[in-house]
Amino acid sequence: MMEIFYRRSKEHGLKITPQRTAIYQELLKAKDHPTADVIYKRIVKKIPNISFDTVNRTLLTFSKIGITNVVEGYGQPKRYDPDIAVHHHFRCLQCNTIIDFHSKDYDSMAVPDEIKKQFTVINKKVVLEGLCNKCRRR
Amino acid sequence: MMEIFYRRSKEHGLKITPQRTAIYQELLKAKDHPTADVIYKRIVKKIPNISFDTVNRTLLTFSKIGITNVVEGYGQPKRYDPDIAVHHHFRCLQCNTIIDFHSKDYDSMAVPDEIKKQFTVINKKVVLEGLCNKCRRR
DNA sequence: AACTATATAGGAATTATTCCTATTTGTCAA
DNA sequence: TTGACAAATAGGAATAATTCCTATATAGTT
Ligand SMILES: [Mn+2]
Ligand SMILES: [Mn+2]
Ligand SMILES: [Zn+2]
Ligand SMILES: [Zn+2]
Repeated sequence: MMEIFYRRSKEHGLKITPQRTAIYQELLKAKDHPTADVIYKRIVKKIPNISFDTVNRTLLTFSKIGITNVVEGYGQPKRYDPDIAVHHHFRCLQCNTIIDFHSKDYDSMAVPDEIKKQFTVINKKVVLEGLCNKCRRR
Repeated sequence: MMEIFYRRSKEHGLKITPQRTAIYQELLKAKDHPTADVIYKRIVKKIPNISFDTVNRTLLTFSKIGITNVVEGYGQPKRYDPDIAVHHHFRCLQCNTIIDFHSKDYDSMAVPDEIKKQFTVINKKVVLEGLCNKCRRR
């Protein structure tokens, strides 16, 4: 999995720094679609003098070169996703938990011609929202 | 269209104030999924001493009682939508234009059982991203 | 080993959102 | 109609999230 990190970084002329490597690895491990701040708090235990700005900037850079993603949401802190394969999300409106799921049916849905004609569609995802089982029985 | 505004406000014990009425009408007119700040700037021409906080708070309240929506996005300022009917969005990654579109096929897609079992799904939407024609030829 | 363009740390600045509170006002019931 | 009062507003302050600034450090190259 580090393969893509090295390759894409090279392709975009980005230097491989200990900070970038650590940030990428930390995000790879994450299953919770964490915010920049959460990643920072996890990583600062290993690299005590890393700055928040570096973490934040790096996560944005990663998303720009396509090795991570920003999860669609409703404002507030951005949440990052190390999984760049096609997949979809369920989001709990109460506790903001984001759950991955996969669906062949969703993936294969055609983009309406109306849109295809006017725009260049780069990606397509389904967002489900509602309540997780913890929040349902509140 | 004001009907739903009065009815839902009553249902939720919200007072009908000139500010709320103006904010709702202003958003109804909007075709651009505006931010709270944009709505504020439009409305302050008519109600010069309205405060930004009132606009912001009111838009959040409206979304909470379901007479407007927050558009899914990638952080930054929240964007509001007066259209509460089921529809989907195309978003330009360059200029952040958000375009509505409708699709019977998308609307009728089933939620995977895996998700249905675990969660209460309240809504489902498709997000398309890419470049609008203005940004394509940059 | 030296060079240099890029990256980082740390703090400041900016932007977005929310909070605080004195005052005003919509609603309801008398 | 009028008075009572819970709710809403204005205006400013506070907080949260993100981005900018710049002196110093460093990865990648020669
Ligand atoms: Mn995901
Ligand atoms: Mn819309
Ligand atoms: Zn939940
Ligand atoms: Zn565009």
